[in-house]
Amino acid sequence: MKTEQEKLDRQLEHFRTRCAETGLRVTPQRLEVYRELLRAADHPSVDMLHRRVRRRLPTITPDTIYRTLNTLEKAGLAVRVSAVGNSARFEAGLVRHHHFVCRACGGIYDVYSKRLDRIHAGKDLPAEYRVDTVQVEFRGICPSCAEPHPEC
Amino acid sequence: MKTEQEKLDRQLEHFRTRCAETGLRVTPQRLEVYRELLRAADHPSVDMLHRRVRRRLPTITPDTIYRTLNTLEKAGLAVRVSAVGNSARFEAGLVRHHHFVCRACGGIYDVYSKRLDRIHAGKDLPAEYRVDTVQVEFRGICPSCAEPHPEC
DNA sequence: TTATGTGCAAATTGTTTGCTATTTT
DNA sequence: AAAATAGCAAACAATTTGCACATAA
Repeated sequence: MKTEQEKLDRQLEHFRTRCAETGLRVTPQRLEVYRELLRAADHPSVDMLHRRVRRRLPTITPDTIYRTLNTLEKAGLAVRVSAVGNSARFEAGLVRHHHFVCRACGGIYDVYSKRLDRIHAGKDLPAEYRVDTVQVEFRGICPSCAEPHPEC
Repeated sequence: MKTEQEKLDRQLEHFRTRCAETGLRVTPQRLEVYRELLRAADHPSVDMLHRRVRRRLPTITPDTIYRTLNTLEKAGLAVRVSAVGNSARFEAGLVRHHHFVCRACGGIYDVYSKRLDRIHAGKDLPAEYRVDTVQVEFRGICPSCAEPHPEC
């Protein structure tokens, strides 16, 4: 059985490896931001991360957190949750459906599927969580962006 | 067989009914924003909607679009797509998982499930769409917010 | 008539960027 | 030593809000 310390060490090792592969420098700021991400279970925002990391690195600024997160995201070390681009998007939402989001152009395409509509939480979520809607989100590259000419 | 015109009429009728139920006034601005939402297939942003609605209501401003969308959302006439609150949220993303989002407090909870992991696009999406990730998003009310004391 | 909603301007908040000094490699 | 990066300030972008006039009910 592995201790928590061993687990953390393995994760930080992975961090260093990935940085080396991507040609990224291992700076104290990046290390601390990543460490907080590993520790956090609440999907922190930039502001939340800034407050936490500042305890160890008092001089760190929000813009460094922004830059660091964008960098980590590109390196596959952080995942941006539930946000397409930087502005909200809307629909009339009359018929139940799902979404495909292109990570190149930010386009959102509707996916209609009885099969996907039938998906439910079942035992995967404690009964106390009252589920109102279930949505499947596919992410990838849309046909236009996949074409040789990147004129999406 | 129903004509497009009949369909639109039915949808606008639904709009009026819902407004009456919610005690909302049917203003030209709201009508046009809703009409554009019905017509749009591309999940427009506030800016996109503003440009389109302005063709019919030249004096309308972006802040009216913002207010209108928030109002329509509360009335269940519009759906905000892929955004939790107004700032990006992050995670280390080491293990594949899904999310439950509380629409009261904005909290994000991880859901681990082999069953959900196995979901794929199949024939529901044209083969030209290259899918990289599949994620299920549950939305509803978390246990803390469901409690009588709303101290979430 | 009256409460609600719009338009305008200004304030807030979230995010990015240019520059210089600093630091990792 | 060289290239990448952090911190600072300032720019930029998205969204919200206070207020006076306009308008749907």
